Amino acid sequence: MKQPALANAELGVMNLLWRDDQLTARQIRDELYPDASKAQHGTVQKLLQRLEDKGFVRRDRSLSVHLFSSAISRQTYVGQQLESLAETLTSGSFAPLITHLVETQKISADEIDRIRDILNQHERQGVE
Amino acid sequence: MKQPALANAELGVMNLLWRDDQLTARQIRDELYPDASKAQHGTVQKLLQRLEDKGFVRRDRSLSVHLFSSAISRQTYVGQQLESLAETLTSGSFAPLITHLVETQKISADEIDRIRDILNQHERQGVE
DNA sequence: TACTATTACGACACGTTGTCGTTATCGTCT
DNA sequence: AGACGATAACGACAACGTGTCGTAATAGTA
Repeated sequence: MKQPALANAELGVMNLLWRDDQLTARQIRDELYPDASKAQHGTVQKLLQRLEDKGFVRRDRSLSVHLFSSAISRQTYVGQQLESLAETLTSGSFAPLITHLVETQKISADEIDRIRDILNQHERQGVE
Repeated sequence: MKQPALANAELGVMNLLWRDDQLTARQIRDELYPDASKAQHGTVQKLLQRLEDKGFVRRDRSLSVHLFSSAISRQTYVGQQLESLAETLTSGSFAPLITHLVETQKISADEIDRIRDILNQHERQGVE
């Protein structure tokens, strides 16, 4: 079950759900469309429905006012996207991606330190 | 001048250009559509034209048969995509991406070593 | 029961992508 | 020069995803 990428508006919804854990469609609309011309109700419902179809959102129907929550963590989504990128562009290997980032200095020295820590810590846990 | 992402067929063309440095439309068609029903000539031309419009492909018009080459290296494109991913998902910071990759063991121990080397080497060059 | 808010469903416009057909242009062969 | 074959140029098209909205159905409430 391949997860497709998220479009802009969909990502907007997911960002809210990643932040707030559980929201009603109403709350989402209020944040996404503060001017609330009322028509957008359908828009948000449609977004949520498609997100649900794609497996990104869980819908709690037990109440008449549905509660929505993310079915996939931001971390997981990020990983999927990275994987898909590596798959498409470098036959599944990540080192080239990071190599380029480092060489073009798109990563700050600060981040490099943090990443090095991550790598070291991982090694110490014994990945074999 | 933001570079948009490449679609599938477009990526197919770019992969050839990244491999071969310079190709004619004819050569590209022969590789992309080996059955060569002849109609695809226009398809490839269209792809090349759009790729040129997007700034991914350079076209040498000096000869009547144009020569096409990539205007952007695969490395650069990879970097752009990574950057865009980081921008969209982690407010521009890369460490979270890599953290996730390491933690979910999507990166092999071998790759981790290679990445660590890259980081170390970079530091030694003095990034300040 | 009447009113309000929410859900459900379908329609629509828009942009992108991949495909193709047609016409113009260029080089070459006789 | 004339004709032929290959290429370039241009436009049209269907399919698809996305974001938007309108309308009908439904549930809860005064």
